[in-house]
Amino acid sequence: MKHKGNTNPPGRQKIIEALTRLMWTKEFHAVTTAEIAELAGVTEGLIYKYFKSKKELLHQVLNELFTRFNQTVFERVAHKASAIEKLEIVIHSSLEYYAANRVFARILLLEVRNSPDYFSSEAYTRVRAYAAKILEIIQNGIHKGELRPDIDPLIFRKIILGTMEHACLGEIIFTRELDALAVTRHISTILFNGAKA
Amino acid sequence: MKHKGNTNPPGRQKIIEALTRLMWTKEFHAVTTAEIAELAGVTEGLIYKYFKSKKELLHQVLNELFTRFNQTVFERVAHKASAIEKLEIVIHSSLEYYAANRVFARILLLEVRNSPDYFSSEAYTRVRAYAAKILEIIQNGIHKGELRPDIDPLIFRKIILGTMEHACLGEIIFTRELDALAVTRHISTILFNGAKA
DNA sequence: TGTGTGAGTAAGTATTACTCACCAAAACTT
DNA sequence: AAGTTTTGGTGAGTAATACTTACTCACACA
Repeated sequence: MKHKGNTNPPGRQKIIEALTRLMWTKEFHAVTTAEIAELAGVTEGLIYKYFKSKKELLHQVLNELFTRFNQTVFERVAHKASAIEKLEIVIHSSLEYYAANRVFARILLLEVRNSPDYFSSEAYTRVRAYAAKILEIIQNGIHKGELRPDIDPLIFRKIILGTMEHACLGEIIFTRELDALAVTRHISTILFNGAKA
Repeated sequence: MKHKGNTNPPGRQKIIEALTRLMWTKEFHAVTTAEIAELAGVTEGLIYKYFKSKKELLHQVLNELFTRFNQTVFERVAHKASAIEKLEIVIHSSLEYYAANRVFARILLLEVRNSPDYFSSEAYTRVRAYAAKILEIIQNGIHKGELRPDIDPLIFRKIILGTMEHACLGEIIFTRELDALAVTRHISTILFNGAKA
């Protein structure tokens, strides 16, 4: 029997939820398929009906979480007018979402990027949509004269993405509190005004 | 028999070199202990004489690579006078080293951070020494009036670290060329002068 | 009534990280 | 020099675990 992938049966969703819950306390590799199946209340075999590997399951979990993440961010960005405000909102929303959804952050920042097949997953297309939105804001900001014309938009995007990630990495790894707003303000000051005295 | 760890027998070094070589083409998880042993010309059992797990072996590989990395960076930084120049040298050296040593970069950025025991490894103390040096430069720069007094040194460090990492991440993952100097210049412009027009 | 299909099960198998008992020889002790 | 300990290394296991395969049941619907 072949699964066509256009339905979402209860078993499938239970499996996704089970892995998500287990990753609250354990890293991905430390979670076994047996555990996932047990918590989901299904058999191990069913996992491989819906997902072709344990890793693909992880990617699908990320895909679901990232879909919601993108909705949040895109919707919030639309309310702001200036490029700088938009970027500040992106940073703030992202940090807030990371802080509130640790499993999401851990999967995205720590678990998936080492495997090549992630980059052909659906989850990664979500990431690219997110990144594309940031690039669009930057390019628009340059065009409108809000941002310096001599900055490379692609590199500025990398700076923003890297900054966001690293700004919460320690907090994510060691499960510490994160003051998203305060950190956003500091980042914003440096990135837009520069660190030079 | 107990291994005291203060010697460095040929077998141990061969194992480290074998994993390093294998990771040129494969991600860590795709490398098997059998492969490592075969390439090193030793038996699988010997791996577990010197390393208490496959992961600890990875941490030791990183430790060796990071030790050399730190030597390079520290030595170069010492030659510069101003804080900004020092930071530029840190960024440039790091990017250059990442570009030249892809396995090192992949291990550091993609492979180790998901496991808790990494953070009590010797390799991580090397990372902390590197990070401490950056913090010291920033604090000194603020003290001397080169950098703005209102920036948070810890957050500025995160920005620098995150920026560096993300600036080469795509190139590392997809093994593309990286123009370390050009990227460093762009980063430097934005971080020190700001992106605002 | 019969057939095809989606959802799920149960019992495997194969891989692979890791262990354990043992060995040979170098390096201390006395 | 004899005895003892330590070091570097082997090789045959074992346990765990990701994944497979053959099967069943319910039910839509023609």
